Amino acid sequence: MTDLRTDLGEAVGAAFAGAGLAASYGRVTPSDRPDLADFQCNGALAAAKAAGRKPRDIAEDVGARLAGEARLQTVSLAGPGFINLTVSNAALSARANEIAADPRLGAGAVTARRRVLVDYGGPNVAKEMHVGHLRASIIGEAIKRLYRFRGDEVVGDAHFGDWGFQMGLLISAVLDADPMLADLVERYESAPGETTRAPLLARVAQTVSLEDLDRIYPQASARSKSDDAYRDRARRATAELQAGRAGYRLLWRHFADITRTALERDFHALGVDFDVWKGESDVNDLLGDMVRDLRDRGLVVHDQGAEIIRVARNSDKRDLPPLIVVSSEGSAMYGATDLATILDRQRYFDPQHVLYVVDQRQADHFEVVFRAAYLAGYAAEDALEHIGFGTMNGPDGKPFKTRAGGVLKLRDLIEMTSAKARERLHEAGLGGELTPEAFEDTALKVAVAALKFADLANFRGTSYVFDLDRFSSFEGKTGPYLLYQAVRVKSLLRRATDEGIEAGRVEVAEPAERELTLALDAFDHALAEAYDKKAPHFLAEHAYRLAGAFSKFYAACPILTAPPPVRASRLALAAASLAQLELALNLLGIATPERM
RNA sequence: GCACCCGUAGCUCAGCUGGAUAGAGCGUUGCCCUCCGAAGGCAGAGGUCACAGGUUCGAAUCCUGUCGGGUGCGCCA
Repeated sequence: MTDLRTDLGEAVGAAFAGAGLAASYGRVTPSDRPDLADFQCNGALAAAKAAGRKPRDIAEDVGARLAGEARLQTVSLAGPGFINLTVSNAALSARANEIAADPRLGAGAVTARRRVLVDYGGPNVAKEMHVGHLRASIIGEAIKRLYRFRGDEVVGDAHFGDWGFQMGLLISAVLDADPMLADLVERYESAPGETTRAPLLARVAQTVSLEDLDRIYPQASARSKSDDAYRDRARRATAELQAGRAGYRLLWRHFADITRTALERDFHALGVDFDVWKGESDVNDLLGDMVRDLRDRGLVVHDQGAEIIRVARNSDKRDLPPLIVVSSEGSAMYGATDLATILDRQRYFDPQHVLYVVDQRQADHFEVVFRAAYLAGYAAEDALEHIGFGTMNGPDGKPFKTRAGGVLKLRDLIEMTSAKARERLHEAGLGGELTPEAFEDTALKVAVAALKFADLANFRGTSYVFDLDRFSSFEGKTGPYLLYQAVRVKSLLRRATDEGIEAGRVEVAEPAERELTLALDAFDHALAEAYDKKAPHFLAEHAYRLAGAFSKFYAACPILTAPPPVRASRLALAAASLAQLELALNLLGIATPERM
């Protein structure tokens, strides 16, 4: 099943071919002048030069060849050679019925299924998530869902930051604070076994909670910056952990586990769910062999005490730094971890494509890592792609900060937004009939929709200004507005069910029905663009347009009060619109409540 | 210093491989609820697309330069 745009493009392409011109000139786009037509083709203008003919002549020739096209009500020419196409009501009706009956609501799929890994989110142990994680999570989740829906085999990886210096800091801080725990660590290490392991685990579970980690880490981190001895001890602990010190491994496991549990809960509330939680620790064992391999093949060279891979090319306009594999102090750098992660992924998933949804500021870093991976043969050329995004800024246009100047915690941001959603729901007198639990659930859905839609409505590459009042508004181009539209249709459908009214065949007649059907038809193209460009805003834009077209239809065309055949048709159109809107929102990671 | 990204309505942002009158939302002016959720719909005002050149039948879009903003440039991730 294809959309009208593609269908018509083929018909017009055939007409160009019939006129002795390339079929590719037949590309059809939605009309820039909806007052004149539904679709247009500008191919005659583009073809004119190469063909040595006047654009208007070509347009006339092509237009004449489209005379027999049943789906078109009219073909008209305008200006220097625009071919304007107006679709017949019959063709629109057929398309509307097709979409209504389609489980995929008119969406196509990729022809060649690929294995795609999406690396996004990037939470860390003990470091609370902040607004920077928000965009990575929102955009990554949308891209993951979009790719999966389009038919690829997709794995979303949280790429858990569980292996860095912060682990050594935590371990030494926790041991300092609890001598008994330190004692249990020593006992376990001197006589490893269940009898020494159990009390250690019990103690750490009892004395170290996530709240403790959240409190301890910032303190320890601050102290390590001023206290050299403290820092060195933490570094040593980090190295010992990574080398496999048994007691430390147990502590680390506990820290990672409780963090992950809490993170998963927070992510889930945001509508973000990862398929795998591979961490930097998972590639620790690969690092040694990888470094040896790189040395053996002469890919790494010694420079200024470090071991590096040079990736700069003569054709480069900019100076790319090398990839530092081993630092002058002998430890593996994050570039090395990233490289090893590529190897690890090759083993367990063998992705044909890897998308790194990470802040645009790391573009150079990924370029370096990717080149190193290609040089080493760890990934096929062009298999790795950095999907960069801009920052979420404050009113001053700079990356968002709290009033105190600190980084805003993600949890606080969500709570702030939820509070605003509750306030707005109350103001509007909505949700009064809901139980307190259902009200909370709705408020959270509204908050998530507000945050996500505001983020996804902009092209991911650009930064945007955070404006809670604007995002949370029920009016305008916002998440809550889209939820409102969806809920309004749900309410209508419930009422129809109650009154025993059934949907039937769609017969498009009114202008608003035509517009709505054209909006429904545009779904597949929006998906394809969002997919090709890894840019969810095309889908967000579609959802908004669809909601707008529905709203217009709703205002112009009475549904339940219309005569039975018209009523059945409009009800079907409304149901299809709701289904597609909910699907589009779902792909953006936005859930729709039943009532609000 | 070098490189990359950006500069579109009062504000926040779209603008698909160059094509008709540059689009949305907010704000603003006016109109529409005995009628399915008005959190809505309809109509209007508002733009030298930073600036200057160039390519083209045609440029917000491509090229060059200038100005302005952001970001990144070897051992943190």
